[in-house]
Amino acid sequence: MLEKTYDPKNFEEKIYAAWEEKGAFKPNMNKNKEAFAVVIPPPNVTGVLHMGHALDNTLQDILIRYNRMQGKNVLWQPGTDHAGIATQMVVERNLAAQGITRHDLGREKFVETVWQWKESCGDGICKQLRRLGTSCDWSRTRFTMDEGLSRAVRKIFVRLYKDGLIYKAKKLVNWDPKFMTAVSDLEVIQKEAVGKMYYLKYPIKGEEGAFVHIATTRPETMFGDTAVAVSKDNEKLKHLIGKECIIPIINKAIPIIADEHADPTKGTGAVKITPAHDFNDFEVGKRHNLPLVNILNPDATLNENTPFTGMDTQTARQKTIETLDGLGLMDKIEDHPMVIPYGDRSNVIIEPLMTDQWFVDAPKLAVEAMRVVENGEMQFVPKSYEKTYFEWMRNIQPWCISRQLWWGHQMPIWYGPDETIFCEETEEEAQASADKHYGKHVELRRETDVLDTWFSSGLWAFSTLGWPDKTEYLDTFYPTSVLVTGFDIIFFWVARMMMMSMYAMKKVPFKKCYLHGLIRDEQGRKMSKSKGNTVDPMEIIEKYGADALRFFMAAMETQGRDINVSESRVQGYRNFATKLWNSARFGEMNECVLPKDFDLNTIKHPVNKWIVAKVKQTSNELTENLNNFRFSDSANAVYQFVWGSFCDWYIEMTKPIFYGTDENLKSETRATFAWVLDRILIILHPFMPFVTAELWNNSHSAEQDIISAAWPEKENINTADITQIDWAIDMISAIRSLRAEMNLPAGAKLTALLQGGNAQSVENMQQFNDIICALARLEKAEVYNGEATPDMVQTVFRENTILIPLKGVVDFAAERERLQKELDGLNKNLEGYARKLSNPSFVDRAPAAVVEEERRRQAEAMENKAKVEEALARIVGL
RNA sequence: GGGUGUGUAGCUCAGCGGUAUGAGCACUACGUUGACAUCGUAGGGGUCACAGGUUCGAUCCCUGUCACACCCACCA
Repeated sequence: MLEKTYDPKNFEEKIYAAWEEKGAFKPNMNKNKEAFAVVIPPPNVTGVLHMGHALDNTLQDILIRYNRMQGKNVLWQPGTDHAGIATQMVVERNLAAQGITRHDLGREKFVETVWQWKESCGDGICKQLRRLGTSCDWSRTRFTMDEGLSRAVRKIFVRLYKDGLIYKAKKLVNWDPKFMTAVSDLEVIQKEAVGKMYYLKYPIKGEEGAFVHIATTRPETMFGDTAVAVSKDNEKLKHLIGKECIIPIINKAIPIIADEHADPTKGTGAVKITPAHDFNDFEVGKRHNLPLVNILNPDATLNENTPFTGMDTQTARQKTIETLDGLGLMDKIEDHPMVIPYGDRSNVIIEPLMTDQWFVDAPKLAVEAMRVVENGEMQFVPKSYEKTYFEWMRNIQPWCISRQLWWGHQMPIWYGPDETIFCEETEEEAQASADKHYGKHVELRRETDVLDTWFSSGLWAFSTLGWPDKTEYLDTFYPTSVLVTGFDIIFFWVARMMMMSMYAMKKVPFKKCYLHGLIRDEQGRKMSKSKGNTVDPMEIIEKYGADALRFFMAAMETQGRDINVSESRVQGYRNFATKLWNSARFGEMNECVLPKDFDLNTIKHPVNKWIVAKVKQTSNELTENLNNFRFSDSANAVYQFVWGSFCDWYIEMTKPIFYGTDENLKSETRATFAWVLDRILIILHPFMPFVTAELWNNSHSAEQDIISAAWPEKENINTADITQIDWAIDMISAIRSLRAEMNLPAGAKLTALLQGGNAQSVENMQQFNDIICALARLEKAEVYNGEATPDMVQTVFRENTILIPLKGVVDFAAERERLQKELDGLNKNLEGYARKLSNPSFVDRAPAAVVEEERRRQAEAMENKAKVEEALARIVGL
């Protein structure tokens, strides 16, 4: 027996545990079945489940369960990401609370600490994903730094290196002074701010009182200047080209050169060139063979090449302008709107810095990654993201993959005594290779840098399946079917996976990539801890159940749009689960059980035929929508059906049957009810796995698990099965509406007369008499051939008129008002029809069916108008 | 500077070349037999951002304008 109230806490966790226990999430490995695979976007080990995960994983689980129910060989590959910089940051922060830095511990000990931290809370997020109902094969859980995946990383690295696609170079890179590491372009966030523009004067060498005026936003970088550039087209300043000017304070002479980088319309027209600290200037420097002067230490304090050694940039800046001012070399300072680069993790200003780093030749790898999207081997959903992808790929820069961190994959690079590089998968191989190279045994030094965390996640689609070993899983599930992730990591991850997979596997990592939006707060603002507007999915689950949260996500997911979290809406979907629960209880109370050999073709009663046709229609719709990743359409279709058709109408219509005396009809209805409810549970299961399983288990044996129940095939529907009951529904609605508008007491037993009906109406009236009376609260409903009399109220219904005789006094004022309103509506419609139909172009050029429909509507409205006018006249006559 | 997306009911959003039977929440009135008050019935509420164009017909397609959001690049 079902509990009286729906309480997800009673069963959600229990059901999940049972599934996991019996291995229900494992692929069936049936060679004859189509494979369907999804790799999870690995959550960071630093994290707890947030709403973004809840969305992402709900969508994946819907697809996984849907495909599993179709009998496919389904794998959902789970795992977590070591998230290099993010995790190191968290652990360092924890240590800082105890007054320890990572340097106090030393590298080895620190990495050990991170591992401990990973072990102790790394699983937390997987537990939370379980709570959400995600049906991953947890027995296959991988971690980007586990042994197998690390082997994959080394193998790919070595291969790329030997192919010349990984190289070391001294280049200007984005330097994060907090973590003291290089970061990639993508990890730099440009923030708008009102900064200052400083106008300085550099004396011209050998010309007393002559200056070149320079505008800069970073005056402290002047100590790294190695030239001043002026455009050769700059009439005012070109005379300076070839002369030298003096960097004040350090009194260093630098050349004034001609370069098109100096835009005469910007700043003063003369621009200081600091090749070691500005990406544009670096290019200028290359063109003119300018020396590079580095003025920064790794922590972004000024170094000994400046007079302000040890000061941070802000202090040094202040000091610089004060000193310049004292020398009379400051023109002015203006407010200046600008964008300042920040580290996405560290949130400190990023400084361009010259360092030795390792790069992946991304432009080369991008070629194949673009080709397979162009030819449709990998399709973005929504398609519009293709453009974003191509745009980025076309302008891709070498990818800086080295990080001066401690947590991550240490690069498989060893240096010989003369700095010769040996790149091998293991130390032994490197040693052997070095010994051979030098002709004797030498001491090697391993590269200390680690890899960008996205390097290993780039391999995720195949490394998790066992690569580089040849495994059954790799054979079966690669390429995977679809990747589901947020559009915000299209460059970080999707693009890198495409490049790495095409390089390593020569095949796409996934055939489709579904990109969803971001989760925002109720007002549409981005969620952030600092704003304090985050919503904890676990709290929502605690309050409303995982099914409600999941259904919310599905119902809100429309392609290409962000989702605003709305608790009232989640509550609404919890109510939906309650509604479903109670409908099942209704079935239970009326002994609705599915007979073993039940044959749908034996159903005779139109009500039962109707609901069967409707549920088939719904499952067809669902299949279509799910195949096209139309989540909200799917969720809404099943919601509308369950609440609007099954509960509101079907259950109500079965009541007169169950309370009646026709035993054959009762038994047919019981069976139909049970069959339809089963079907509902099946098609709702991907969205609400828990409540559907709990209700299913109530009437099925343990061997028949809903998780592997067969998803319905596409079915043909006899529309005639639907239209007849729709007639009754419309009739009932018309009567209810009339009653409400005339303020007829709900308890009053009334008679409804159907006037002017055709043969079909007459038949319907007879066939559905019980139902119409029960649902419209009537004593009787009959066909009527007489005239309307003043003690009747009336409403038009299709080609008929419904009359209700009132035993008491008709409230004529109310009736007149109501009829007038009805008439106004009809008149408005008629105007529209007349306008259209009197337009010859419309009649000539619109499709015949449209014109015909318009005529039909006009005719119907005219008839109805006549009836209403007649009724009005009758009242006025009184 | 380049690009993308969004402007539809009080709110959050679906939808669509042929009367917006739009959805949920909110709102109003009324609640009747036994699934459900986490409910039921009925109802109010919209010149579909603005201006042009294409079309027999535009909320939908095209162009432009305005507003908001986001992405990329850069600003001495």
